[in-house]
Parts: sequence; C-alpha cells; structure tokens
Amino acid sequence: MKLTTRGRYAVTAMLDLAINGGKRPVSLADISGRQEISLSYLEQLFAKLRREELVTSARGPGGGYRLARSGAEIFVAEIIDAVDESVDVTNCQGKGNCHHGETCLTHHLWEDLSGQIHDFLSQISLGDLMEGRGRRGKTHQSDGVLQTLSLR
Amino acid sequence: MKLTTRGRYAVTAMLDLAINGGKRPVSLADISGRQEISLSYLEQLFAKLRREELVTSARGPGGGYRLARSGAEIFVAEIIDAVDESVDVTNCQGKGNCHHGETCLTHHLWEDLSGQIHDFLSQISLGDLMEGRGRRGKTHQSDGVLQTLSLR
DNA sequence: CTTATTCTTGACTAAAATAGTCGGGAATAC
DNA sequence: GTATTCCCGACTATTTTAGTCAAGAATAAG
Repeated sequence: MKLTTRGRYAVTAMLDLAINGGKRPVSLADISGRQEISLSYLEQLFAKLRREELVTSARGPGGGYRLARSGAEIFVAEIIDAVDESVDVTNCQGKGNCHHGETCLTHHLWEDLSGQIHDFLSQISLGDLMEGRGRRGKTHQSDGVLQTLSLR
Repeated sequence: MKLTTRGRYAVTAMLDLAINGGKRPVSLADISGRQEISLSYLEQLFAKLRREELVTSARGPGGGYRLARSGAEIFVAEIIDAVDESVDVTNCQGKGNCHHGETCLTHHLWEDLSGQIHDFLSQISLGDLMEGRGRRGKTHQSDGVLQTLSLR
C-alpha cells in the first residue's frame, strides 16, 4: 500500500464524480476544471479506473464517466489500488531465504502494517466520505470511530 | 499524510532498532547491513528522527542510536511525519476563497480521509507491531480489531 | 594521546516516479 | 457531418527518492 499524490488525485476525481454525477455522465474536462488536474493526466488515471471497472464511460457529446457502482459500494482502497500499482516490499520475495539477520522479520512487520492500512481504507466508501462520516461527522454513533479501536 | 517508500524505510529502521536495541545502542552500519538500506541514506533519515526526538545518539566506538522512548510509546504516524514532510493539499490554502466549483469540497473530504489515516497510524506503536498485534496476532481480543470499526 | 569508530553535516549526483504534453484516432449525439 | 468526448501511445519536464562523497567532531579504548 502506497499513498501518493496520484492516489489523492484519483480519490479526489472519484469524489467529484460521486458528487457531480447524477443521471448524466461527467466529462473529464469538467473534473479537470473543478479539481485543477490536467486533462491528459486525468485520462491516464481514468484509463486505469475503467480497467478496474470502477467507472463506466460514454463517448460523444454529453458523454463522460459514471461510477460503475453506487458511491456506497466503492471503497477508497480500490481506487488507490487501481492507479497506484503496489511495489513488492521484501527483498527475499517471500521465499524465506533470508535466514540470517532480522531482515525478513521487520519486512514482515511492515507488511502487516501495510495490510492494516489497506483493510482500513477498504472500509471507507465514497459514500461515507460524502455523508460526512469523516472525522467530524454524525456526532452520534460514527464519531469517535477511532476510539473504538482496541489496538492498544 | 503521505505513505512512501521513505516512510517505510524509516519505520523498518525503527523496528530494527526496537528489536535489536537493548542496553547497547545500535549503529547505523548494523541496520544498514540487516535491512539493506544504504548507510548514507539512513544517516539522512536518522538526522530527521533525531531532530524530532524519536531517537537519541551516542558517538564513538560502541555508539549508535537508541529509541528515545519505549517502543510502546512511539507511534508509526510520528515516524512517518518525521521523515516525510507532508504537502499542502488544497489550492486555496484554507482561505476559503474558492466559492465557485466543488474544489474546496472534495479537497476537504480528502483532508478528512487523510486525517483518519493519520489518526489510525497514531494508534499503532512499534511495540504493538512487535507484539504481533498486527493483522494476525493474539487471536483472542486484538484480532478482528478492524471488524469493530463502525464506520459503515 | 592516538586511533578507530561512529555520528553529523552539507553538497552533489543518479535513478525513478510523477505530472504533464502532444498528436492522432474512434465512437456517437445532435 | 460535425463537434464532442473518450481512447491510446509516445514523448518530455519536473520532482522526489535514493545514493554518493568528503570533511569534520565526539568519544571509547588501548
């Protein structure tokens, strides 16, 4: 799991799509204008998002992109995975051939953490973000989400 | 919040320090050997970690670095913040001067998400990782942590 | 006190990833 | 038919990452 500006652009663009996309598709030119991301760069990102079936496209005048599913069913981790091909972290390629030294141990620990972050982002949907279930939202039951974490 | 290979190196190195550092300090040469990170690159990273008071140093033979606090009191978010200076995300600098367009809205949503990730990583300590309270650990009470998330 | 070890610092360089450009093409609504 | 929009590949510039190098300061140990 990596979290770079490219992933941010993708999530931002998808959020824009979720917000501004009703019945009509949204053109990349629109997103480009609103989010100040270059059109051609968006094209590259959406090529990947389409390959992963997170969006559908329509050509021609009035065309553009739509979310392939509802915002409640599209998770942040999916978006980031789609555009940000993850790197292999270990230098033993999981072959377990580094018997000496702690190399594999710490790599393994990192992988665990990375997996946790991924799981975390797999539980946050575009819909959640839009509904303000971010940090300070719905003060009733979903605020304080992180306090319920029993990790420590 | 950003999550790049540099942050991974830093967390890995700190984990190595937590694992291999007992009474004696650990030299960067040792970490470099075990984790296969170039010595000079480690030097750069540890300069920042020291500035943020996450480690203490001792010069001379037998010298090296120590965790400034116990592993249970050093959190992943701190390490990443120390080495990975975060970028400003908005293009209105929070001045609230983009009245037209949804730019600020999506940027705000991203900031919320970014904050959530940060909070999440602020709750995982080096000690937690070492104790196997990662993904598959202590199957009794701390496994399934993520299931307790009530975000959705 | 000398020496080897280790941190400390800054400047520099190489490599990789990111972000953006360009030009042409295909589909399609009007 | 024509303007609009997605689609695709190649190319380039910029930034970040990773690594190198060289000089210096502190200090433990002989």
